[in-house]
Amino acid sequence: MALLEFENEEYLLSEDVHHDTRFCLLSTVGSGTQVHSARFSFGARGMSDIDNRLFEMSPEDISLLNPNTNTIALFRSRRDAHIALGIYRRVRILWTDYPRSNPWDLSFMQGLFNMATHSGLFRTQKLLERDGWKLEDGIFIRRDERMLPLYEAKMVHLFDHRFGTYEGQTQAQSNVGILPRTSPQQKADPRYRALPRYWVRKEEVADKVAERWDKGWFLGWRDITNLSNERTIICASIPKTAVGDKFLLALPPARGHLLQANLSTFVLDYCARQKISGKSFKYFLLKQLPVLAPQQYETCAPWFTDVVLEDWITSRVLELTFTAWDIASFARDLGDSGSPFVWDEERRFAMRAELDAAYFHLYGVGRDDVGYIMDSFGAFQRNDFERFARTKALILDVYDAMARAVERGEPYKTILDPPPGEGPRHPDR
DNA sequence: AATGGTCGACGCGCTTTAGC
DNA sequence: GCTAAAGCGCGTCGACCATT
Repeated sequence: MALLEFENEEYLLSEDVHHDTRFCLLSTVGSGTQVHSARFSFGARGMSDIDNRLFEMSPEDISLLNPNTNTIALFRSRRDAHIALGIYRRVRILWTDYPRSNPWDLSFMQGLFNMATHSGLFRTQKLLERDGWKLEDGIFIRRDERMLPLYEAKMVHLFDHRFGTYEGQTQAQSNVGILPRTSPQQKADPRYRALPRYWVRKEEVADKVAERWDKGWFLGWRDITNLSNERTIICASIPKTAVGDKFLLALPPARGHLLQANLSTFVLDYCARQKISGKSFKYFLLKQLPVLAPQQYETCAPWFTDVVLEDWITSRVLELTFTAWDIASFARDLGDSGSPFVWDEERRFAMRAELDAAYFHLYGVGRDDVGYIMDSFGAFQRNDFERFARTKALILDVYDAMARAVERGEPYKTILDPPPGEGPRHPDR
C-alpha cells in the first residue's frame, strides 16, 4: 500500500496546470487484506525526489500523530517523521476526542463576527465621522453609545497585538488586503492602538460572549496561513473587542498565557508544518498538536532548582505582551499592577529565544534536531538570512546553557539584565 | 543603465459543502 | 439554520530575466 503525492512545481503534470496543484498516486488493497504499514511520500516534484522522501507508517503511528482524525501527517523526509514521532511519544496532543481529553478545558470560536454574513453590522471610520461619532482611544463615541474596533487576523503577530494597522494603508495594499506594519514610533507609544477597518456596536460584542468569557482579553490564532510563510502558527492575546472569523479564538478558563507561550514556539510550529495541506489552520489541526498540559507547569523547570516553570514562563509572556494600555487587563490577570513595558527589540529577541530554547528542552528535542528544525524554516532563511542566523544561534546558545545547568545541577542564568518581567516600563498614566 | 515582461508569493474574502 | 472545514479566485508585489 502506498500514497505518493506530487506537486506540479516542475510541471510534472503539465504546463497547462497551475504550479501549486497537487496530485497523488494511490495503491490500496481490499478490505479482506490486513496491512501492517503503508508507504508515503509528500511534496515530490519528480520521480527522483521520492527516494529521499519515502517513509513508512504503521496504523499505530498514524493514530499517535492524529488520533482524532486518523489522517496522515505530510512528512517531507524520514527524519521529519522520526523527530515528530519522538515528540508525540513524549508530549500529548492538546485535545483528544476519544477518550475525551481537554486538559486546558478549552472551547473555540470563529472570532465573534463572520466577515461575510455579519458585514451589515460593520461601520467604517468615514461613515461614523459623518454621522457625528468621535474617535477616542480607538473607540467611537456618540453620547452614551459606543462602537468597538473589529480586530482582523492580519493586525496581530506573535506577542504583538499591534502588528498591522489600517492607518496609512495605501490603495495598492488595500487592493491586496495587506496592512502597513506598525512603526517603531507607534510601538514606543503605550497609548497607541492599531486602527481597524470596521467598528461594531458594543452591545453586539457583549452579546456574543456574555455567557462564555469574562476576561478583558482574547487568545486566538490566525486561520489563514501558508507553509511558505515565515511562521505558520501566529497566535496572540488581544484586547477584548470585536473580532473577525479568520482569527480563531481559544477560550481557556485559566492560565491561557502559558498555552500562548507554547503555541508561539518554533518547535510547535515545526510540528504544525507537518500536518498542513491547505491554507487554513482549523480547530482539528490545532487540537492534534503536541502541547504541554497545564499541570506540567506546576513543577520546577528541569534547568532550575528553585523556580516553578509557570513563573519562569509567565514573566516572559508578561513583558512580551504587556506593551500597551489596551491590553492591561491581560497583565492584571497575571497579577501585575504596573504600567506597560517599553517595546525593546533586543530584549524581546532574547526573551523569545529563551522561550524557544526552553520548549525545545521540554519537548525532549536533541541538539542536532534543534538545528535541523530551525533550518527547516526555509521562508525565514530566505526572507532575512541575517535575522534567521542570529535567531538560530541564540536559541542554540541558550539551549546549551540550559543543558549545562541540568548537568551541573545549577540554576540556568537568564541572558537578560534586568531579568524578564523586570524590564523598563512606561510612566504611570 | 533603463525598461519591459513573466512568474511565483502573498493574504486573504467569499462561497460551497457537509453534518448536525 | 447553524457551525466547521475546505476550495476557489483575485490583484498586486517583488524577484528575476531578457531586451533595448
